[in-house]
Amino acid sequence: MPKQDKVPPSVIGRLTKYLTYVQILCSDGVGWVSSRELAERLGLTSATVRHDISHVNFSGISKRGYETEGLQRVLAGMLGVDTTWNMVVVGAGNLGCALALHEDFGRRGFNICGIFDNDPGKVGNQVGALVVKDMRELSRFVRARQVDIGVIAVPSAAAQAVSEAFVDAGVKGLLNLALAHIVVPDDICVVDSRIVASVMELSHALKFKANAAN
Amino acid sequence: MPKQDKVPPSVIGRLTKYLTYVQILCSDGVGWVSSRELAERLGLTSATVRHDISHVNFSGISKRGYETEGLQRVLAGMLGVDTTWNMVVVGAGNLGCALALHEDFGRRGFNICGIFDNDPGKVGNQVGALVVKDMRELSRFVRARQVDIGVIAVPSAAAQAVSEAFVDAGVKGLLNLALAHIVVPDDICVVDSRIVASVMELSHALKFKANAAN
DNA sequence: TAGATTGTTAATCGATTAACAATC
DNA sequence: TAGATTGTTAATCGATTAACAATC
Repeated sequence: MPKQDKVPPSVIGRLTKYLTYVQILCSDGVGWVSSRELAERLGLTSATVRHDISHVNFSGISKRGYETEGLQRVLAGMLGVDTTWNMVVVGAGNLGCALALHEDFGRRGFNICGIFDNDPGKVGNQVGALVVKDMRELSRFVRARQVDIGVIAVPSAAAQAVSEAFVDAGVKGLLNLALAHIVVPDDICVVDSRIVASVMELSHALKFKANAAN
Repeated sequence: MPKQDKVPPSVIGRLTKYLTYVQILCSDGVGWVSSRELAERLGLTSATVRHDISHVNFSGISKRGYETEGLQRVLAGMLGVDTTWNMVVVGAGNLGCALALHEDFGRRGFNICGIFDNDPGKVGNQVGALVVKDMRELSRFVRARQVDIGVIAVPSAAAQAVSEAFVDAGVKGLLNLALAHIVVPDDICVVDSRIVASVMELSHALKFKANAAN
């Protein structure tokens, strides 16, 4: 595999959209897609699409566009969707359990192999094929199973402590679902998916629109 | 209320972080916070913090910083967290139900007043205080209850159709949790919270790091 | 061939950061 | 007062878009 140049985060965010859409085209048997069609379907300009795809080791063909199977393969490789990653969820509340049961993950190589909580009332509960384990077992489990990604699905107040437990255990990638920002060492990757914050962004937009209308 | 100028989306995203952190300070009884402290706790520079807060109708004081109660109040107003919003979830799978049961929403003025599905096997199920309703009742319900925000918690393949159902019913703000991009009219606000896409971004980062290390 | 579409460069646009006068 | 911190301007940095030659 050739060593990739660093791709800007803004581009990576859109690559997930291209992959998702191209996978649909492939399963529909569509062989080719143009930058114009991708742009229209994903709310972008065709210049942005071509520019983004230039970061990827893949060439289109004039007049035809991009071959969907090939583009899918190279995007999947770039996004690591062609390998298996071991994930662990901390927090066996509604959201944590929902993620552990979410089929979309396993289907794409994201193997949720454990769920943990520090509430004795939850430890031992069955969640799909998993049993909720005690937080005190997290570190040993992470090392034994070579966990790559930790999911933080606890209330805001506990998020920082959970992230530190993950980091201490050697996890290099964290998905933060809590509202709170978490602080981690430089070599740890964090991606936020703060749902309540997203709803706040929506309520701002709605409020602003109502305000502008007067 | 003075008419606000448009605030860039990148700033809005950070305002949710300031609000979250300032709320903690307030409940801890801390009266003042500096741009430097906010920056350190939220992974930003102090220049960015001051610049962001300049978009908000609130002044700090030299040598002391920002008064936490006041800053909290004005941020809450800006983000619409000082009013009640009616929300409806479509998709009574694991994720949809988890959101309907999530206490963080109600606590912040986001009132989830309905959950819908088109699967007859799910219609009628109890989810907390709610009963899953049939999709065919969505439109009438949205109008009767003046629903502001629709949450799309269905598989990718159904996301576009659900967004159209929401738009037809008159919902102006959509939270999209599906992996697929949705296309909506200009006057509709969409915020994405695509968890599986976030995990792909993580797996890219981890793969890139492993690759760069060789 | 003629026309459509890519890949790439340069221009534009917006966001972040540095710097510093004002001020508490 | 002296020192710390804001608010704001200007500079830098990065991301998006327009334009067009290359090419299939």
